Amino acid sequence: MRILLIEDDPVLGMAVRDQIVADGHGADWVTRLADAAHAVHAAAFDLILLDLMLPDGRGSDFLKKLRSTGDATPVMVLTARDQISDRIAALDAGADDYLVKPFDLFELSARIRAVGRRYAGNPNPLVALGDIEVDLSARSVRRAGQTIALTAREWALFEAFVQRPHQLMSKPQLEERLYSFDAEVESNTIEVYVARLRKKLGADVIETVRGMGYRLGTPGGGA
Amino acid sequence: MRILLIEDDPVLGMAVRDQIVADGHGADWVTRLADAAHAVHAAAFDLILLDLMLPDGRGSDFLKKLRSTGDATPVMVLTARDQISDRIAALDAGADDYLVKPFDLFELSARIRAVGRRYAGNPNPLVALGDIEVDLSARSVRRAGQTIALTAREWALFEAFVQRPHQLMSKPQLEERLYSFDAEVESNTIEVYVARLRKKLGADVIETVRGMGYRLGTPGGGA
DNA sequence: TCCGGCCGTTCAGGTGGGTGTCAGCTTGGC
DNA sequence: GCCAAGCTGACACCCACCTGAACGGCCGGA
Repeated sequence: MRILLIEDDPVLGMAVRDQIVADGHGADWVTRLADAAHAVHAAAFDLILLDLMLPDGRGSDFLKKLRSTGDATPVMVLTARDQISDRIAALDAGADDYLVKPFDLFELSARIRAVGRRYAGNPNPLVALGDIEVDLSARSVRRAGQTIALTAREWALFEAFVQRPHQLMSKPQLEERLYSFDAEVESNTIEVYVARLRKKLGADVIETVRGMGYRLGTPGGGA
Repeated sequence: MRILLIEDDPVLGMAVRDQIVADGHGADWVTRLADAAHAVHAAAFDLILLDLMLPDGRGSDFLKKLRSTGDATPVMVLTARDQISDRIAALDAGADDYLVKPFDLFELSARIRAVGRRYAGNPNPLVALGDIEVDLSARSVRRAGQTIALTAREWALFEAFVQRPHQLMSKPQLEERLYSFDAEVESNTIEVYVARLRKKLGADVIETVRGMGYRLGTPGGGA
């Protein structure tokens, strides 16, 4: 799972992040709501851990805004023991769970696993790119209503782009993503798979930036 | 990535430096804070590994001073197990991560990769220069809302200016940055690329200081 | 066990855009 | 007005990239 941690306390934040990584998940850690907004815009997360008191605003407001955009990512709120009213506000705003500080890290792991189980059986938000629909949990892609079959490698590559829409990714980065960063690949595998994705999904799905890498394109012309 | 290692222990320093190089990154190794200050002044790093106990001062003071100049380079602190108070001081001073000695070199590699991913995948604060927006992680530049495509070399040069806004940079300095400091370039390449950037981004992005070098300008007149 | 299809990977040939170089021109200092 | 430093348009080369094809391994079915 990929988890976004929004927490301004450096000590707690680091501890939680390390625990997440130790549990085998991916962790992105930000300390301000502005950065968090950026992050959810740039990538798809499976879970968001949200502190309520942040330097640039209240977590519940962030959550409310997130829900209003139709984003259904599970959110677990981290609260201090005395912030009861805030906690209720968070639940009302659409939080899925909460954890009272100070909490045990094992407790955290257990809750995250629980979310994972719940999440696995749930319908996933569809990611839309022009006339392309992507279902990250079902691993299916449709263009103009037509479901398109992708092989394992093709999907792995495509997913890397979808998860960070505006990001430029170099070939070494993509190789590290497709092959568990030890297996050396000494050929133009990435180029070939980019070509195959373009053939299946349309030439405009992936944009080449010469000398630097690739980036998700704008199918259909829209943002 | 280019990494600055600040560590006075010769054995550990050498081991860490070799590991960094083995991981495919560039490593600069200094043993004193005075040299470190020199290094960050002279070049831009993607990551700084900082020992806290150094012969000529405390690492946390160095870090605090670095942050006060607006430098946001990720810093990973290397600490002994018992320097808890120093560790907290370092985090407060703006460290992004820490590693407790003695640490495994594989652990070090993993953390460095994590920094790379975080750096690459994270919402980077957009740098604003008048009406120009720069996203260092996405490698995108927009002027007045219009995204402008830069080639690899153009970006490399522009990035050099953006990363140190008020600094004057001589042509040899810039050449060293664009070409990995051995390849001799015997022509006016820098002048040519400065011209290309000006044509794409506007004549006022880069300012010429006759006989000395170039400096980031003040597009739009502001700041 | 053999066969056939599918997937992943590699290779070679072709192409276009980026890059570096140069020559001539402009600008600024004295 | 002279000279040095910087600017700019043009151009040829080269390499990053694209693409079609072929090879080998894996797996399921006969």
